[in-house]
Amino acid sequence: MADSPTSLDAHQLSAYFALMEVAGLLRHSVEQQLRDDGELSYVQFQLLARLGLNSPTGSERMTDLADGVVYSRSGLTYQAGLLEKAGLVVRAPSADDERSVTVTITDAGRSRIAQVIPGHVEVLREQLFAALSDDQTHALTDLLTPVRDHMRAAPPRSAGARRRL
Amino acid sequence: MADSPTSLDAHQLSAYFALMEVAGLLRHSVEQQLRDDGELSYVQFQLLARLGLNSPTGSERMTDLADGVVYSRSGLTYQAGLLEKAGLVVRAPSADDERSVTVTITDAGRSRIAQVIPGHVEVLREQLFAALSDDQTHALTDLLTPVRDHMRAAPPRSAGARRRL
DNA sequence: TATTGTTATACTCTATAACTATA
DNA sequence: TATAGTTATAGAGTATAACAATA
Repeated sequence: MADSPTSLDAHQLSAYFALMEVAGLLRHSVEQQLRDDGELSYVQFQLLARLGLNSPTGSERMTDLADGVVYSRSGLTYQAGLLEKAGLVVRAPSADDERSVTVTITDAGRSRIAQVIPGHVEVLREQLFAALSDDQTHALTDLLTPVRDHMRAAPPRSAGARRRL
Repeated sequence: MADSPTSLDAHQLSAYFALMEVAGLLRHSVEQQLRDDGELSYVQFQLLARLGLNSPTGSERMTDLADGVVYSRSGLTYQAGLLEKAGLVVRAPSADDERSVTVTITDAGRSRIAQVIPGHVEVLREQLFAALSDDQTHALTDLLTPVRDHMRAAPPRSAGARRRL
C-alpha cells in the first residue's frame, strides 16, 4: 500500500471545511433558539432528547449518557446537576448496580422538549433544509451515517499514535 | 403554498443528527490534536489558517476575520490578543481607515501552522476520510457547499421571527 | 483492582454593555 | 450618527485529579 500523502487533496479540504462550517453555523443558530425558547444549552437538549425520545423508559445510566455525548464524566455530572436542579430530570441509584446512577426525565423535562421543538424545527428548516431537496437530504444521510459509525467505532484518539510533530 | 409541518420527517432528522454528531466528534478529535501538537484551539487554528492560506498578503481586517468565524467582536479581540501574545500574529492600525486594525500572520505563525498540519491531516484521514471514497467526498462537498452559502446569506437569525413558544 | 460517579478546582471561551476614536 | 475595536466583567462549559463507594 502507498504511503499516506502529507496533505489532503482539494476535494477533501473542501469537504472538511464545508462540513465544519455548516455544522458550526447550524449549531450557533440552534443554540440561540434553544436558549431563547427554553433556557437550554445544546448539550442539555441532547441529553433531554436522548432520554425523552431514544429511551423507552426515559432512563439511562450516567455512563451510557456520557458515551453518547462525548463528555467527560465530570462534565456530565455538571450538566445532570443543572437539569436536576431545574426539575427536568431525576437521579437515583441504579437497582442492579449500586455504583451506577440512573437518570430519568421528568414530565417537566418532556414538556420542556415539547416547548422547544417547534422553534427548533423552524430553525432547521430555514437554515439547513431550505437548501436541500428530499433526495439530497437522503443522500447526505447516506454519506454521513457510515462516517458516524466509523467515528464511534474508532479508537477515541487517546494520543499515542499521532503525538509527533 | 402548504403550511410548514410542525415536525421534520425521518430523513431530515437523520440528516440533522448525523451531521451534528459527525462534526462534533470530528471537532473533538481535531481540537485535541491541535492542542497536543501546537497549543492551538480550533478557533485559533481557523484564524491562522485563514491568514496564512486564504489571504495572499497574510493580512485581514478584524471585522473581516470576525465575519468569517461567526464571533462577536470582543471574542475576536480576545483571540487575536492571545495569538499576538504568542507572537503568531501582529496587529497594526490600517493604512486607509484609521478605525480599522489589520491583523498579519508572522513567520512564527506560519511555522506553527506547518507544525500542526501533518497531525491534522492524519486525524482527518483516520476519522473522516477513512469512511469516504473520493466520489463520496466529492458528493459531500456538492451537498454541503450550497448549504453553507445559504447559511452565510441567511439573516443571522437575530430573533424577531421565532421568539414564540 | 477496576468501575461508577462526584467534588474541587482551574482555565478557556463567549457574550454584553460601556467606552474611545475615527468616518 | 455609524462604524471599528477594546475593555471590563460576568457566566457557562470543560477537563483533570483526587476521592468515595461498590463490584
